[in-house]
Amino acid sequence: MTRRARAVGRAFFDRPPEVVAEQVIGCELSYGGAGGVIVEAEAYGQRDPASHSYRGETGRCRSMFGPPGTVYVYLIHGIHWCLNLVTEQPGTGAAVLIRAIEPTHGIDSMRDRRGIDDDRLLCAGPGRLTQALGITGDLDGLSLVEAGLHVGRRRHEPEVASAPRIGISQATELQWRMVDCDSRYLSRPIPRSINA
DNA sequence: CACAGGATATACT
DNA sequence: GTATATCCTGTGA
Repeated sequence: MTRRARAVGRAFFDRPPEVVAEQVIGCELSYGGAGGVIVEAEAYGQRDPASHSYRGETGRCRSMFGPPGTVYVYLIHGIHWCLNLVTEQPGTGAAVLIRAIEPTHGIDSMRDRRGIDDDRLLCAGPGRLTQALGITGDLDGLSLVEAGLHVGRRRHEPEVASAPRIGISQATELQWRMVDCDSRYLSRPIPRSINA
């Protein structure tokens, strides 16, 4: 069994979301004894039409305006929870969506919650990841520590590529989807046209 | 590969 | 009231 990675520093999230999204690739994410290595994340920024925060603070996205390191969880399509981590500064309304992890521990419990065996599909997608870890809207608005979420430092420097974000209809020109190009646990492959 | 069904909160008219 | 949403899965071609 591998030792748990030391947590990222306190200032880790005090940077623009596209920087944090890149830096978080390769970091360990754990919750309730299960987790893995983050292999895919997306940035959502302040003046970003694709961001929930774009039109200011509303009921749903209120926690996006909290301090860096705040957890923003919301329900999409009535079925799936999506996990975001707030970045930059209080009131900025920036966050990073965690889209996929490579499962490394607590795999049995994640298989149980997902109802599948294929490790490759266990946490490959924002909804799949939260289902596997048992994350729900209960964590919305809490800090990482309060939520019981652990983000550990990189053990190795991954090769990161950027690509257009998934599932959005605005600001599609921004390449704010960050992936570990060597990972086979992505929610979707990166477009052929993108070079690492 | 394409497609639709699932199920709900939120935001906007 | 209506449309849309940072999705996933099963089905059928």
